Amino acid sequence: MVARLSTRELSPERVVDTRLLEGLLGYNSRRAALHLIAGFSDAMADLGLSPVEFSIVTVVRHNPGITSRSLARTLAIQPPNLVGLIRSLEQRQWLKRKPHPNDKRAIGLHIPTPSVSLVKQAESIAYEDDQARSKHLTSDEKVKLNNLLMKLYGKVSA
Amino acid sequence: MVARLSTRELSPERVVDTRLLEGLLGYNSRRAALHLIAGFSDAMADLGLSPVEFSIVTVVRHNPGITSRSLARTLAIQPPNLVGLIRSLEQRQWLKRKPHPNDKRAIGLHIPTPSVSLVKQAESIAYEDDQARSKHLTSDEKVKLNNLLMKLYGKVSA
DNA sequence: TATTGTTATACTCTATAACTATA
DNA sequence: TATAGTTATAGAGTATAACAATA
Repeated sequence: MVARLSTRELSPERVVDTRLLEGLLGYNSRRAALHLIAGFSDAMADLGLSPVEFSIVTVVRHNPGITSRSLARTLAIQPPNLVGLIRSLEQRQWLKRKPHPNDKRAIGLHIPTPSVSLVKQAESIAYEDDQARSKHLTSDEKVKLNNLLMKLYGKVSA
Repeated sequence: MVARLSTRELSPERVVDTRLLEGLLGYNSRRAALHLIAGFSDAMADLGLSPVEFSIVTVVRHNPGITSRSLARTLAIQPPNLVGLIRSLEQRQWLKRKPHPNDKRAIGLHIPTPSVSLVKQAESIAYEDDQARSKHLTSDEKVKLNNLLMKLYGKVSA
């Protein structure tokens, strides 16, 4: 009896009780985010974009001339953290900065014309990878999940 | 017309098009995780536990004697990263390490008796904070969301 | 006064290679 | 050979305070 209890307690194969954590949206969403982002770098290896870098270039592509500040608000990134990311992306030709025509403080962000097709390619890769890593869910479940997540972090979904 | 276009492009109040990102579970789950974890440190300020530290002590409480390796597998933490976390938690009396009775390589983790009530308190705080940060969702939506997230990262839910 | 972009800084989290003691 | 714990190290990601230039 004692030996058996010890085996139950310490064997690596033993089922670990994680019921409390699994009742927390914070834990589950962190685990899900890790799972989805794990393969991202591999999938994006040829293009060399990190998840955050990808989110920047795709938003800039769909919002040409967006300012650093607006981008920070949109992606919930602290403005100081954006500085290095933008500098690095600009050095790698993913971004171009142009002075704002009316506001001398602001700088508009753009995708250099030759890189636009690369950004589109990155968007395809990101989408395919996202789909591949969530293939255990039906299309309906994925839509539901996206809507619930957006509702959770403040994007009011219809 | 030109001036109007410029305003649409660069004004900070302009609605930013993020439709592509919002179709990605990776993006939405990262945003949701950030939203939920943002308040965690504040809520846990008195006890001084980070989200990862909390996940460790609660799993140890519900699985006394669990090894570092099993904990790493359970929480998807790399074993080397657990070393410093466990050492720090042990110094702060949140954990106790005891040699495994049969396997001289392994070390079992336990909550020191005087700290058990603190861990329970931390669990209450974590749960309340999680609920507070997801109050825009109904109970039913929260259950659905938890199940979909678990299914996504590999915890097969019924 | 408020906002944009920025510097400096620190802390948390995650990842990989390689070692040792033991199984 | 494989596993448990560990060391060392690096790189992302996130956070805050404070500054100059401009609005």
